[in-house]
Amino acid sequence: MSDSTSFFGDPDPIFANKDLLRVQHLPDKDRIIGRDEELTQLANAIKDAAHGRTPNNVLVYGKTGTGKSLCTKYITNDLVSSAEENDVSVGVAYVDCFQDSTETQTVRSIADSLNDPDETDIKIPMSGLSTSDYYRRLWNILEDRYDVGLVILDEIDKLDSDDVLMQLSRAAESGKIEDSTLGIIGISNKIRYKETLNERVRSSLSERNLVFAPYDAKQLGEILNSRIDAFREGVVEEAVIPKIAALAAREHGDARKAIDILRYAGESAYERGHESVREIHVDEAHEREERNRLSELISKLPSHSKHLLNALALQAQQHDDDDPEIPTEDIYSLYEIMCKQEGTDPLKNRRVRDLLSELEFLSVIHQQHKGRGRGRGAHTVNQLVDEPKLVIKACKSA
DNA sequence: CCTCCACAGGAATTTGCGGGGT
DNA sequence: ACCCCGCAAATTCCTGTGGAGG
Repeated sequence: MSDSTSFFGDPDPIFANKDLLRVQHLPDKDRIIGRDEELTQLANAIKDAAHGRTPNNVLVYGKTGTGKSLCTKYITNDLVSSAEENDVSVGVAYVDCFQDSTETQTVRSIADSLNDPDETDIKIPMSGLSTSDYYRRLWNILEDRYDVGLVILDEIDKLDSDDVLMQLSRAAESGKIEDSTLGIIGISNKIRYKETLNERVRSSLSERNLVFAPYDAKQLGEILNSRIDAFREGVVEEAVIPKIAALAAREHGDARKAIDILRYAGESAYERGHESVREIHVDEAHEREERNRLSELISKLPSHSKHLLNALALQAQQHDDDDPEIPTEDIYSLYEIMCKQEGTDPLKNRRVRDLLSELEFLSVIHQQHKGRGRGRGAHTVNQLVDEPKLVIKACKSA
């Protein structure tokens, strides 16, 4: 601690408005840096909606932290207000397909965010309806409230079926909705995503394609500078922002991570009781950012997946071997023991294999098929992608 | 190069949940 | 109040298979 005697009373010596460094924070237009080209293209693609006509469907590509979601949210907000001036009502539904990955969940989520139960007298329950019921309600809501519906599907590549896309893209032509119309904006970080779609959906979904390039050091610097107001005047030393920008540009060009690092740097300066943010804080912040990414991912996992990961990490630690391959059956037996100690009953073997392959899909672990020779069967071995220590820590805290 | 079998993973089935309809 | 439905998660059932040892 510093020599300050008060824990809450004194004003924060480092931060003036920390909210500016939250990822969710949606900046004004003049704070969106280096995406003018992309914003114009996006606006052009969907501008028809402002006049009540059907907008183009768009696919937006780009690595994480390149401003895809941010720009899409900004431009759709803008569209809603300029449509209002023309007496056109536009409804925007934002869906994170990582969370709502099944067809039913996606439709439900779209319907829910476009709905206003007081106005439409339509209720959208969390579950209990058939998928087609959700669709029916969605169409009714659209006709009731909006001239144009815009559906933003973030992380669209995480969808486990094309059916939603199919339904949405032909809603208008098949006469499900008559007075309203619908546009889709798909956001993906896999450039090859389009190739995995069937022909019918592909052509209608990708009427326009946009690619967001990673930010370079100069742009990252500007982005960070635009949020400098989060700090008290003069506490961030000059070298700090260029250093973070260079670091982030070299590694990934991810603005979200760059902002996280800046925030962590501020926090670590605060914790040490320093009155300015210096270069040494950046190095700490960088490490902290990497650790946090993993624990955030793990904390969103279902509890049984966490236990499995924990079991795998513990066994990996037993081996002196670096990056040991652990057979599934070993993970399972340790997992069983852990569950019994904790008083929850363990899942069966088959389910566990499914959960493990989900973890592989999330690239938290790596799996490999191996045979064991005559009369000894074949099995799968599992490896952690990250350090066992980090994983165990993340499992505990979650 | 063939063989042999424990585990992999697809398919069918059950369970639990949160709703409608009557 | 009751029964019935669809979905997701979990379980049961069962065929397919990788690859070291013969």
